[in-house]
Amino acid sequence: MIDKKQTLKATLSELSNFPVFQGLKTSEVEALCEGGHVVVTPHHHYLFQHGHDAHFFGFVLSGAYKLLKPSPQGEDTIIYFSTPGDIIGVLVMAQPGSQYPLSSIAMGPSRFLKIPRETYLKNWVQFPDVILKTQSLLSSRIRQLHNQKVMSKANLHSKLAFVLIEILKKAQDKDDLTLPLPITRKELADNLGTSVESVIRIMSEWSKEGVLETKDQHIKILDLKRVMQIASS
Amino acid sequence: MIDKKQTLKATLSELSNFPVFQGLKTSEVEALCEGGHVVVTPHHHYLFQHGHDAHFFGFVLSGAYKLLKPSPQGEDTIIYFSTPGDIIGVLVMAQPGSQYPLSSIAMGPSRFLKIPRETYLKNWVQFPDVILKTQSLLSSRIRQLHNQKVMSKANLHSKLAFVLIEILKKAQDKDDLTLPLPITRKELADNLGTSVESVIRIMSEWSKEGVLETKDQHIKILDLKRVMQIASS
DNA sequence: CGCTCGGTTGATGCACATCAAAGGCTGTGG
DNA sequence: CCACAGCCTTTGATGTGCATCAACCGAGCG
Repeated sequence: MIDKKQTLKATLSELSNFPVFQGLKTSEVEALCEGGHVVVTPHHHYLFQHGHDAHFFGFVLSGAYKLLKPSPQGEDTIIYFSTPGDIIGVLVMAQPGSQYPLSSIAMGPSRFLKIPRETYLKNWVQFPDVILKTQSLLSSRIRQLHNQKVMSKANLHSKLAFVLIEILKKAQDKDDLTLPLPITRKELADNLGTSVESVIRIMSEWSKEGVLETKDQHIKILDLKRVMQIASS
Repeated sequence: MIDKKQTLKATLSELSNFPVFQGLKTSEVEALCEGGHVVVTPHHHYLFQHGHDAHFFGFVLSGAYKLLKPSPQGEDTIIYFSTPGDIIGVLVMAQPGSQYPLSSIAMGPSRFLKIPRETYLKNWVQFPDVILKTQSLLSSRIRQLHNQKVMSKANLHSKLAFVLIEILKKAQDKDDLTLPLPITRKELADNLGTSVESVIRIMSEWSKEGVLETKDQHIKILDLKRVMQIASS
């Protein structure tokens, strides 16, 4: 991992767009990011690892990270794809002296604002409004997990269509139907708990039918209505 | 639903055992429960319903509730089994004017302490310590969802063994290996996203082998080591 | 007494995992 | 600069875990 310290000021403008910080003064945002600095992680590099002591949390600034948890059999399951604006690691800040429950790996070169745990315990708790907004973020993460659990009875076609939509929803630009991160079929399989081959079979079927296209690990939805219909059938 | 108002004092002793309230003065606990009252829900009755306005959250005092979410196909998926000490509905308190994302149904006669939303927004946010403990509770809920997601590649035997252990962990009495709630095979199936028949087949197999026994919807683990071994194989 | 609800068992079929083999593309080191 | 390893993708052949359908039993209950 490459540690490239920047002045926080440079990133303040990025931060002010994030929902958690809406309506706060610059001085308040600075307090909430006290001791923070930006790190750049190249493709495939770890941001933090499952089981290591949780010293920091923070925001995804650009790029993307996959959050994964090793299964007892050694295979990794991808729990979540985090994109710019997402907070990572807050859950674990509340508990004293605990370890990260997940690992975090960059999908393509990515930037992350690391904020030390002490800042959370000292400053974040002082802003009821920020706490509530943070809980809203957590709440939507939980809801996504709930939705995926509900899909567990559906067939693979529906599940796959569903995650594609979930990922697409996180895109900033609502007009572009390209998924906002480079993603392999293996990663989709690891997220769905299925095999690569099955994902490939379904997706090449869809490519032939003109439902979507893949260009250099970037998936573009061509027929959104169709995908949504498959997801809920 | 039967609304049976009790004096809060009667339940204060129950509350002081809950981890969220550890180390607080009685007056503080009273502030956190301001406007609260106890409701008794008979078997199969709703505590609240998916989609209805979220006016309250609260604590399970006795019995149990299943939290479920209707799937697009009309089938209900059970997301979580909540037992005494659990907080239900906090996630949704943070967002203004929102609806319950899940329904909650009593499994056997149960008691619940309803606390109005205003109390959360007004009083809870004032106690940084309580906020952190609440987040710890949420965090363990999220972790359970993560663990289940990791199990998605495992076979049904492992998954079933796993949920049995998860439920058993929530029991207060650590020496008794009986699950702390009455549960049908259908409910286990709805939680696992599988069919009743499959659950039955596996469990009667285990009964014959002396791994567990069922008496009147109460499941008792006889060979815990075996169950744990199955869960992680 | 008929009803519903929970549990059980067997027969059949399909969706998906698994195994195998092969081609393209990227980066790395001799 | 070429060879080789490793990753991503693809396609086909084969097997199986589990869903689905169907039928039946016992217990509780109005």
